Amino acid sequence: MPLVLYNTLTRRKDVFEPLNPGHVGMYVCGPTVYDRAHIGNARPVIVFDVLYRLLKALYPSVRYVRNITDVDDKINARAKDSGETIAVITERTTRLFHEDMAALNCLAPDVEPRATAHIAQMIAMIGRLIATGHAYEAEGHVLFAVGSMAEYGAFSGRSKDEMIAGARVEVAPYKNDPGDFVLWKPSPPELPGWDSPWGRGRPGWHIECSAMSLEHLGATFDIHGGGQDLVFPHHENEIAQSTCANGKPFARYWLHNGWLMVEGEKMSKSLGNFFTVRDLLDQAPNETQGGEAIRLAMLATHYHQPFDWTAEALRQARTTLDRLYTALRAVADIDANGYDVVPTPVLAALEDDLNTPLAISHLHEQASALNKAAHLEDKARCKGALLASGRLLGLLGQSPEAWFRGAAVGGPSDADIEAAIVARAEARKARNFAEADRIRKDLAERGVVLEDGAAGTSWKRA
RNA sequence: GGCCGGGUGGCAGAGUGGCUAUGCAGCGGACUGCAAAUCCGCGUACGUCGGUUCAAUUCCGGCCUCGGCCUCCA
Repeated sequence: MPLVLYNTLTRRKDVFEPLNPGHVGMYVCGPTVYDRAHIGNARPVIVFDVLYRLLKALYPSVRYVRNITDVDDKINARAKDSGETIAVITERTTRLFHEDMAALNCLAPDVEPRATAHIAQMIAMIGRLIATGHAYEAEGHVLFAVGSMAEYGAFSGRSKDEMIAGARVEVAPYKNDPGDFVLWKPSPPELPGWDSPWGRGRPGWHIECSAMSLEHLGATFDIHGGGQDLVFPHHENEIAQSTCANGKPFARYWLHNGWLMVEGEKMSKSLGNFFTVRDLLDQAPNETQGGEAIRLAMLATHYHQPFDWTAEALRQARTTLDRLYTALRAVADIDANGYDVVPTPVLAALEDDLNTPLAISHLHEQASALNKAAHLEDKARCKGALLASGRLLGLLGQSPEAWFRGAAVGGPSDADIEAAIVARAEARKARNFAEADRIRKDLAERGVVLEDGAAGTSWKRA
């Protein structure tokens, strides 16, 4: 069945057809590197990682571009406050961003352009906008003239009157129209700046994505993604800049993930409900569980819906993974090579506008089928299906033993646990159940759960 | 105020014009020395008021209500 995506441009689900058959181009707005990624930053990365995996499964060639914004007033402010240089801040933050996203099992994009490496392209694009009458220079600034574009506002569904009426900030005196936005602004000597036809300055926020998508994907490309909050003004302005500068249509399918809440409230530092990805990874019972649990929790809600991040949601994600890895652990010694086929229902769910919750429900059904499978062939088939489904979602990629045992975080060592299990087995053999239960209880209190099975006792850190 | 998206069983969360996911929690049973895990079974939900229909949780309209955006924000 065809891939269908909810397209903000048309406000309905559209059948996806790449511009060039067999080749897909996707651009997603990446981070501004001034601070560690919080869980809100993680959502689009995870969502579009699943889309990337799906596209790779469906098309022979996919080019995924996600930018790094490394010139921005927030970065400048951070440098001023901390005394560190801008380069130190952006390089470190970029590295930590990569680490955090890798921990969430997100694949690296094919191209990760940095804004500061594309200043020349931005200047060229601004020049074209001035030449075609879509931008003007005023007091060292270059501004996009929204009045020069009849369709401005159509994407985000607002009229110019509304935008003017809604303008909350004081309108800069050099603007011809209150809705005009900055393409280039002057930089004083102490701030990052580049020489340009309009003097030493730095780019506005929106122009970088227009310049970098053009450079790496061309004027017209398939998919542009980002958070819902970027629809206006960021994406509206990107469309204005790119279509006016290039004279061609811009992105064809626009996808936006919903906002993230925390325990029912908007996440903010002042409310004290602000979590970085690292905070949550550190809270996991072992170092192998955190990232995958966060990822599953995020995917358990459809990307278009608001997502309420709660401790309970994370706990449930971990329980779900316990269940799935339990099923896989029971067949750890069964070879599933040749059976790694994604079952149709899973593929169909994802092809229907990335319905990850439905896909996950199929994972559960596959785990049940695996638990019930009686014959070797059945087990291999079910295991292969579950693993292939998981891989498409970026889940279930580690060995069950790694999931359950992880690395000791303060608790008893693997050797201590094994020794206790031997001692308990002897007590059980001697029918000294009081002692056996005492050992089990003792381990439980130290975070280790024992499970007696037909093949002996297994354990996990929980 | 304008625009947009929601309100589903104890909880999370899909979906559908009639056959009413999935998981967690709960209850009963099997298995187990006891547990855990697993398996079997149980609980019949769709904000509200109208309309369309043989039939609506699903379509349409009003109302109530929650959330987001409206040039910092993923």
